[in-house]
This record gives sequence, C-alpha cells and structure tokens, in this order.
Amino acid sequence: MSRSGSRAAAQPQVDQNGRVLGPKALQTRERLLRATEDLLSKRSLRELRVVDIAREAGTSPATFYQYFKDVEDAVLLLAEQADDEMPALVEQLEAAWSGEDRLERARGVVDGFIRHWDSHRAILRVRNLAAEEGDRRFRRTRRKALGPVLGGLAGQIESFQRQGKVGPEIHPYAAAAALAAFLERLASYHSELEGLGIARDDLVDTCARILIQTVTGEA
Amino acid sequence: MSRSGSRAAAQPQVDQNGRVLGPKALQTRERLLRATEDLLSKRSLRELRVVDIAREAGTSPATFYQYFKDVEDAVLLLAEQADDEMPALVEQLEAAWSGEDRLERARGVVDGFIRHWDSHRAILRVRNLAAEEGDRRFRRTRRKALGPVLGGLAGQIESFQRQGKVGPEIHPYAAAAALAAFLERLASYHSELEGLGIARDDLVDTCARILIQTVTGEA
DNA sequence: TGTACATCAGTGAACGCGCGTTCACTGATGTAC
DNA sequence: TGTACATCAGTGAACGCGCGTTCACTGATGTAC
Repeated sequence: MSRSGSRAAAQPQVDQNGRVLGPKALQTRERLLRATEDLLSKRSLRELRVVDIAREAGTSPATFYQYFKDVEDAVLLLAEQADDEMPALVEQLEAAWSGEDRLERARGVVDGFIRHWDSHRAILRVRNLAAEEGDRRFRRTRRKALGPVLGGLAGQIESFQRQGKVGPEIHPYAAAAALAAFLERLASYHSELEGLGIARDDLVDTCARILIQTVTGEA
Repeated sequence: MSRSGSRAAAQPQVDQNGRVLGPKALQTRERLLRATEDLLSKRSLRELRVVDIAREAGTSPATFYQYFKDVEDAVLLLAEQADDEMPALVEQLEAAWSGEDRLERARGVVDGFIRHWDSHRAILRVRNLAAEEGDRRFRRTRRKALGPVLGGLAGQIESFQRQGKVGPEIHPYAAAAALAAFLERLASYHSELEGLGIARDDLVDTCARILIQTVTGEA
C-alpha cells in the first residue's frame, strides 16, 4: 500500500509499470522530483507543466510518465517526503515544557516549525490547499504529519490540567488543535509579517510565550 | 483606481471595453460571479474553466469576457467583496475585552471569524493561496481585510500592557499577528477538526479563552 | 401614438495554440557461458 | 576474455483534445420627434 520514501526497510521503488528501479532510474526520478519542487516555488501548481518539469530535470516528458501518473502524483510524493520530517519536531515538543529553559525550548519549537516551512514552503502550501479542497491523499499525509503534534500538545495540556495549572474548562484537544493551527499558519505567513515590520525574533519569542502560557497555564 | 464593489458612492461599473453597465448587464455580471463562487466550492481553481462558469450562469463564454479579463479577474473581485465584510468583525473585536461578558464576546469574535470563512471558504482559500504565491492584487485585498484586525488586537494588547497586566516582553504587534494567524487558520480548518471529533462549541470556547488570555493577560 | 434609429446585451461558431499523453524505437548496461 | 542476448533507461515525434479567446452578427430595449 505504502509508497513512501523514508520508511525503514522500504519496499523497492517501482515505476508506473511496476518495474523495479535501478540506481540510475532512481537518480532520474529524484531529479524530476527536485525539478517539480523548484518550479513550484516559482509558479503556482496551476501553471506547472509536465513539459517544463521534464526540461528542468534535463529529460523528456515521456520519462516523467515513466515515474509518475501525473503532476499531482509527483507533488503528493514530495508532500509525503516533507511530512516525514515531522517526527523530529514532535520530539522537541514533548520535552519542552518543564525546567528552567522552557522558554528557550519553546522558542526552539516555534523556530523548528518556521524552518520546516521555510524549506518546504511551496510543497506544504500545495499540500494544504489540496487537503482543504478535500483530496484524500493529501489529507492523509497532512494528518499523518500533524496528528502527533496534536497528540503531543494535548497530552501536555492534559497533564498541566491534572496539576491544576490549566483550567478545567479548557478542552485539551481543542486547545492543541488551536495551537497547531496557529503554529502552522504562523510558519506559512511569517515572511509577510516580517515585511510588515515585525522582526522575526520578536515573532518567535512572542509566539513561544503564547505557547507556554496556553500549554502550562503560566507565563 | 478602485474597482471595488461596496464602496459608498461607487464609480459606475464598466465592462472590459469601458462601457457603463446598465441594470441588466449588472445582473448578468452578478450571475457570473455567483457561478464562479459556486464552482470554486466544488473544484479547484486549477480546474475552473471559463466555459463552465458561463454555462453555470446560463450564458456564453463570450459574455464572460465582456465583464472579466479572465478567471483570476473574477476571483479577485469576489475576494474583494468578501474582504469588504471584515469591518463588521473588527467592530466586535474592539469592544470585546472589558466587562463581565467578555468571554461571551470573545466567543462572538471567534464565531464571527468562523462564520465568515464558512460563507466564503472557497474564495478566501484561493485568495490566501494567491497572496502567498506572491500575487500583489490578492496580497493587497488580504492586507486591507486583515490589517485592521491586526491593528485592533495590537491596540488592545498594548493597553493591557500599559495596565501592567500583560508582560513587557510581549511584542503587541507580533502577538496580534499570531492571534490573527491563529483565528484565520482555525476558521479555515475547523471542519476538519470537527471531523476529528472536536466539537465546535469546545473549539470556539477554548479559542475564545486563549484569545482573552493572550490579549488581557488573565484567564 | 407610431416610426426610425441608436445603444445595450448577448451569442454561435470557429480558430488555433498549448499541453498531456503515448508509441515505437534507440542506446546503454548487465549477465551467461 | 569474448560474444550473444536480456533487461534497463530514456526519448523523438506525433496525435488530438480541450480550452481560451475573438469576431461578426442578432435581437432587445430605449429614445427622439
């Protein structure tokens, strides 16, 4: 079922006809993916042409179709690759709420989110759009990436709630969802805010504080 | 310069050749806009065809081009119309932070955002995408809509800061931006969360509390 | 009140480009003996 | 070590559809006298 990239002991990669890919083929496929990503950061999905991807990758359209069903297919794969990076972020998130240096660590979380978006902006944007338009495959990879974030945050909030530090009227999962939404939007949007004269450090710092405040109930 | 819809004492509307539109023409144009909006909630901008819009509006493609330069042009107009609804929301926002019933009112703000998105989901989605892709016109209308929200929130935060209720390390504008990002993402995303089993009331309530907490510094 | 003309609004039908997609083929690399 | 054959990887060139866009035209509505 899975077609994913970086799973351990991955199934051998196959092309559109089910043939196993040799090393050279894998390289070409990778070049096509990079080309897709590159172009997507310069123009919209709407304007993305198979021919251009092929040219950018130094190959021909026919080759593209050897590896992908269509443009969406390639984009989905890229989205899955990007989403596979999330676990590292989630780890930070789970250790971030106690101890002296929690502000520092919360900043790390916010910063991690922003970095993640900065390196996959185009893909994540398209992924979210497709997910919101209702495409199942994009919804799925999105949920796979964000689910653990929700879970992690909700767990933390719940535990602070049990300590009586967060009010009982807060719904942990709802709050977690709100925070995740917040982090994501922020990350996708920060450069526009910086254009408005809000310095990045202020943004990160302020967001880290909001995060701590909401999760732990104290400033 | 302005081409906007609901400005007071608007310039007379004109078609692509600069001819003033009579009442019948205005109706047709309106039908085309509605058709565009409708279709956009069923499929992506990528799949939106002039021919389909025309058919949906019960007219011909040639007519479409009498009123709009292209599909984007129509979509931009719709985005401007949607963004013209923001001022009402901003008003709620400015009166929402003192008094007994502030939780109730904060809920109203959150709910207002969600409703706004619910009635213009497709358009606002496309607007944001286009803005993030760097399209100036979409950026502009987006900023016009969200700017006052930022300003309003920042003003409130600043005043609570002066009262010593919000810590001085919070950057009012950054916090306002974070909250605006949060509200917007939440509004665009809530139905997915509800699908995950988070009840809408819980979501609204929890978000209202986060809002109050962050703006006023107290729960 | 009727006729002539002007403007408004809308469209059928066609043109032609751009693009997705495929097919039949070539050349490169690996393997058996 | 050399030859024959199998598989891998890639592509040129064409086909044809779908769609954006326009043009020359028709019919409807308004206005002058």
